[in-house]
Amino acid sequence: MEHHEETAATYDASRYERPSVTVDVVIFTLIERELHVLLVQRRHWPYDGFWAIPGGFINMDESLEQAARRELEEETGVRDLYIEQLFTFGDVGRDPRMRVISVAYIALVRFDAQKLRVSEESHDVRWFPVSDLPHDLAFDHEQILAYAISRLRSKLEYTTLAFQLLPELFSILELKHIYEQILGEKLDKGNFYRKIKEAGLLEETNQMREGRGRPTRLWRFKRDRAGDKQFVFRWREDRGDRA
Amino acid sequence: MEHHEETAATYDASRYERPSVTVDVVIFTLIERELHVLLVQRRHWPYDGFWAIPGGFINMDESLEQAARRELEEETGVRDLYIEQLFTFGDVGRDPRMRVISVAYIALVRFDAQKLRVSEESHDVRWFPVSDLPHDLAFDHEQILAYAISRLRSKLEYTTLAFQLLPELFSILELKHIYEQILGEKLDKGNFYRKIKEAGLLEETNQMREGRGRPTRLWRFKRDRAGDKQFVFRWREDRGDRA
DNA sequence: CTAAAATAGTGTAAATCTTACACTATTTGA
DNA sequence: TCAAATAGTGTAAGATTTACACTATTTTAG
Repeated sequence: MEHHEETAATYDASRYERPSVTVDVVIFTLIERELHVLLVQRRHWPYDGFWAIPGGFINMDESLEQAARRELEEETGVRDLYIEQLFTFGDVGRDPRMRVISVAYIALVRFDAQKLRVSEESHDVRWFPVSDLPHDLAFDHEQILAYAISRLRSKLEYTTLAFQLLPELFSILELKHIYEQILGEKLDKGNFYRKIKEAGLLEETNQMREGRGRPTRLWRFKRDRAGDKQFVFRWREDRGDRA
Repeated sequence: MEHHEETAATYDASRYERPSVTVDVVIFTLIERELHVLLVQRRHWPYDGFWAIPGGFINMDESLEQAARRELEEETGVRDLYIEQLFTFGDVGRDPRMRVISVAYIALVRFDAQKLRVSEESHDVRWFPVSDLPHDLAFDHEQILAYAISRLRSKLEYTTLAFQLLPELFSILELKHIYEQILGEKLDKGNFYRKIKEAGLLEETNQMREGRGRPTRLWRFKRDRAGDKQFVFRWREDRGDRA
């Protein structure tokens, strides 16, 4: 890496113009069985009144992921959740004020009906169903959002990520429903039961939940004995680590 | 996104300290049927004498990808090749001189025995086989490199990326060899023939190449009629877009 | 000149996985 | 008591993968 064109002796940081670096976090949740994303409505120039992905500057003493988690917590109050880096957007002119490099993250949270905090600088904060997003987003956020959704879909096929959206206990058909929401297609019930059970990542509980028809058994997501590491459930097929 | 904490009126860029942003490019090639990666040997503090991934500052008037392509061309003289964003590394303290955010890219080039340019600021530039890399790399470059290799492996399974490493004309067993090199495992000859042919991305030529045994037929990588877009060959199975 | 070695390429049966769909089970409510 | 609603199981046909044996065409060693 960096600047092997500069020696310690000759290096002078002030000679370089530097871009601003921000972190944007695309936050997904499941509300009433539908996939939603959190957007904030801007209150100032540029893009006054436009909806945007929440984000902000990084601090000099925090890592990118820490910045993303902080941003997320400021916005939703949520901590300790699933977050992963999506892509870094850095085209010239994407922000009219100055050169901005924006590291985008994806986060998944369990919906909590928590009150969303409307910051001083925004008109409003709101969950939008991904099937019904506002038309014009600020900056290049439309592109970022589209990419986030497509990444979420594809990662779902080979990771365990859907569980992040579920409560502690859930039924197998609820899990199937999440897959259908994110993938945007219907899955076969029998096949889903078979695969998810074979995968061995669910732990049966003896709790049931009653509803209109036959009561359903509740399951828990089994974690690795090591504690943190998660099993991988590949909905479609076998593969190695994916980026 | 960015700074909805700031209004146009109150915004003052100079109030913010800003990190430096660099682009690092992990450049792969195939030499004598083995996967290699390009490293430069540093000549100054910090990490004087250590091998490092080539990279440098971004200019204010170029996009991240443009910066990566420029960097690559400066380093190898290669243009118009496959390049893709890998990940952005931004931990505090990864560079002892200052806060540096580094956007890492992967590039694939056909080996050309071109003379590598040793810049003023490095002792040496060299291709290393991925099976025999130097032990200590500068900064966090060991981590970046390991991630690049793992990403390359997994992308190979669902993209057409291996063709970037081959000359215009090649035999099917040569292609298989690349897959084996990158995947690090042996593949079945018969199965490989079947799959690659079914995929329909190769164009038979009437040229043959002689060697020690039976001569082999040469093939060409078929491009989409649209010209640029490439077919996808999934070595292992069917999937959608992957990040 | 011939046979072995080397490399290229084809064929196929068994095992596995996927898909589609029918069936059974257990509850509520009319 | 039976229909509607939801949960859950079973399975046969088809598709794909895997492993491996076989055939083909050349060079090289003797």
